[in-house]
Amino acid sequence: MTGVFSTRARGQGKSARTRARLMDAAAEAFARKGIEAASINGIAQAADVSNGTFYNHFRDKDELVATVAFGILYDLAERIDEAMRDLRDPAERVCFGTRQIIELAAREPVWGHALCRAAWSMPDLRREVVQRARADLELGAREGVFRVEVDDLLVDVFSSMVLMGVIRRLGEDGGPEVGPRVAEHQLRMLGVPPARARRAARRPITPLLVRDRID
Amino acid sequence: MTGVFSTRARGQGKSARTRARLMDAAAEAFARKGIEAASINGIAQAADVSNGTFYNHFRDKDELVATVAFGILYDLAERIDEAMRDLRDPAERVCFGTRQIIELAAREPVWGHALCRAAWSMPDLRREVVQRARADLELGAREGVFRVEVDDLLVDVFSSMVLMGVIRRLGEDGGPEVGPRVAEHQLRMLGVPPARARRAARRPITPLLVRDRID
Amino acid sequence: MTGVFSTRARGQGKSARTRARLMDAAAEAFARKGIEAASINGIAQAADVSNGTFYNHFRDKDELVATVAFGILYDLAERIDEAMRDLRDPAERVCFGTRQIIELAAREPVWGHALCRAAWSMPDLRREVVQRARADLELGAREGVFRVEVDDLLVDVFSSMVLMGVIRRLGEDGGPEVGPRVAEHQLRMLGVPPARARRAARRPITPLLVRDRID
Amino acid sequence: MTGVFSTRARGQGKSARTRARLMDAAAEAFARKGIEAASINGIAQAADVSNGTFYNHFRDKDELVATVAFGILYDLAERIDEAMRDLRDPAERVCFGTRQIIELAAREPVWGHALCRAAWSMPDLRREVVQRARADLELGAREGVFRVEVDDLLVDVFSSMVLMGVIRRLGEDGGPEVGPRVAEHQLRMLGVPPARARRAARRPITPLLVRDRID
DNA sequence: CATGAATGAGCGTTCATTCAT
DNA sequence: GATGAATGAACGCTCATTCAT
Repeated sequence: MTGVFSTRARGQGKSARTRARLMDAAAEAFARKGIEAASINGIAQAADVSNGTFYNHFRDKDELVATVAFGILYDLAERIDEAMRDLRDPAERVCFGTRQIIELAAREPVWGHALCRAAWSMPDLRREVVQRARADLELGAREGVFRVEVDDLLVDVFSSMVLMGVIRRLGEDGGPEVGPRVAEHQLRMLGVPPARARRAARRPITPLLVRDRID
Repeated sequence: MTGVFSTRARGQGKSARTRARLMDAAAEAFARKGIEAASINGIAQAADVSNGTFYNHFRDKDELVATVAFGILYDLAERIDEAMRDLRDPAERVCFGTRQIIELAAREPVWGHALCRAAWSMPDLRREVVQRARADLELGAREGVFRVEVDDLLVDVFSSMVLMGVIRRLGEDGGPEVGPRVAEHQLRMLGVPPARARRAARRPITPLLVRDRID
Repeated sequence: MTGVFSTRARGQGKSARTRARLMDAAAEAFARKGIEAASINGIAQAADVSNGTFYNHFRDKDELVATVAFGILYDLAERIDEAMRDLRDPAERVCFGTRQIIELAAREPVWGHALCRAAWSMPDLRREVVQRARADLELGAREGVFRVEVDDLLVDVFSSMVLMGVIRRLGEDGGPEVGPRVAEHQLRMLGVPPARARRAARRPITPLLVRDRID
Repeated sequence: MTGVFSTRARGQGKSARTRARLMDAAAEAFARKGIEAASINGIAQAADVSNGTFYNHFRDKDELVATVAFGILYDLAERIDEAMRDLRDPAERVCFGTRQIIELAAREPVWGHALCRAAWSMPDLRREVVQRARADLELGAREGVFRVEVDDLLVDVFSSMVLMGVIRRLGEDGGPEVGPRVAEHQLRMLGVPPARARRAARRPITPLLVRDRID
């Protein structure tokens, strides 16, 4: 198995590669068993290093969690941001973000699960995820596309919908329609007329390249 | 302190009362420290029984968790159901449920936290919570009040909004307006016209009695 | 091997006996390897209980250390105090104490070593040991037997001499003359004329009963 | 910061200087945290070399400890010896040594603590410290200034008094009078008449230069 | 010689679980 | 049923030590 961090660390120094292997193993463990239940020993083992090695790369478990969570989110946000550079309509931007996150999670279940666990239990992190979405929400509100007051509560509710979408998408009966449908629900909540919400939420999007893997 | 389970077990046999004490202590511990971090020894101590006694009542920790979670939710649903026996309008019923859950959590943070932790990580349980809400959603859809297709996804998204409402309400800047506002967002998502959504979500409600305590 | 604490706990409950076994094992480990180097696991093993059992009896290592150290010293002081109930002359009392400690250590090397390690590195404990000796020193000074000013420094220096005596006595060339000779040095330091110091320090004493063992 | 070993190694080869830096860092770490608690990694870091480098200079931690301890003591003894080259009277020599050690410790708490920890737990080392004092003790005995039999026990007791003096001097209520007072106690123990002991122990001494630092 | 990543045994501690009383 | 001492695996973490570069 090769994870995202390892892939990205390819070509870098040995230390960076070991660190990346640990982060990949951690993301997987977090996803599968939850953050608290994932053990350092288990992660080290999965990364094929000794437990002691872990502590050459991270001060403690907290630092690992923060690093992995931030790494995932930062990467996620960056990629989505860039992909929708040319999208102007707030409704479309909002849909695009929601759907890409959900689809990305579908193709990288490890990330998806880790995202959900982390985002739900770490409010700061959650806020971070939707930090950028907020700008779009406010823009839409100013332009009259969204007919709601944008505040912390709305943003949090909005993000809870995305997270639930991720969970559903990763669940057994989660198909590709989850993203559009969650996005549609969101638009309706935001005050976009049903027909337009439907249209915007279903517009074809080109899936993000997960990464340039050589598995 | 006397919890819900103990109250309900009043008048029953000694064994049932011991069991109830354990469940109350567990609910409190789960809420305060999280399910994983709550120790059997600590729960037994809080329940004023020896740790060994615990195992006369529950096979293991998992059984306790399931029993307590189900017990809490069952109680919750029962009470809300009964309280809105006379409410006919689906929109109002839906708002009522959402708001009561959020307010109940506000007055019983112990329950609120336990609910969030459990509901988010245990899909079956989550489904259980909104089982009854689903009926109202479907009724509303049939009556044309809600203009959405009611399916599992919608129900889950709906419930994620409630849970986020609970979290916000329990957070530092969560006031009494959280319930109505989340309910309003839900109604809009369900296709209720904004004005009506606003009105329905803000209608005064009489708070549920938490329980008949003798503290 | 049966240690002091175990012997004393004979006839008490099982819990007390286990605790005593742990304390004996701890005293021995402290003596042999030093307090820091003695591991809980090792102590538990030596006491023939599992490592977990240790924590049923002591909150942590610190509590163990304090309990053992205090137990040893308290016992020591009590016994010596009682044995010299009828001794009036300050010089003789001082000699008696010093010599008994040294002889006791000789017969209970485990205690002796533990005493030295603990007393040297824990000033509070050290002060505790000589607390009672101080009264005799002050009495002697008042009566003019000792011609020194009794203060903290003197008391500490005095106790360092005892501790060194213990170490020597436990060393390979430490014979029964160590006690008298150290005591004599102490008396001279305190201003007792050499001849009298010699006489007082060598007066026969009946050794303290270590305990009523059934080895 | 530049320590004694580094200073002494100035002008020597690079390897010797690295070794000296390690020893200085070790001395400081031993003093501050205790020998056991000082880690090789920490020492190497403080010495600005990688942990691996350490093992190019010392077989293991034990060798480091022994080397550093011996180095400190050797340095100490050398300096004191030289400073009292012109002192003839045994009583004065003995006082001088005791007081200089205690004062040195006061000005270099690092050394002081390391000295105590090491000297108390390593008998060979302790013997080494007072090796030279022994000559003075014997001289004094021969000349009739001291009225005791000089043997190992006396020397050890004598040194325990010095060490306690160091501890007291480093403690919170240890002032410049500690040295003279301990020395006075020693002289009395050695059989020097009180008046003379007092005089000799209080004679002004010029403090040793700690070292020629370039901080 | 210097480097620093890697190692793995061992630490103190926690905790779900068992079982004799 | 209730008790609570005992268990032992597992945890997060430290650290002396090795070795390829």
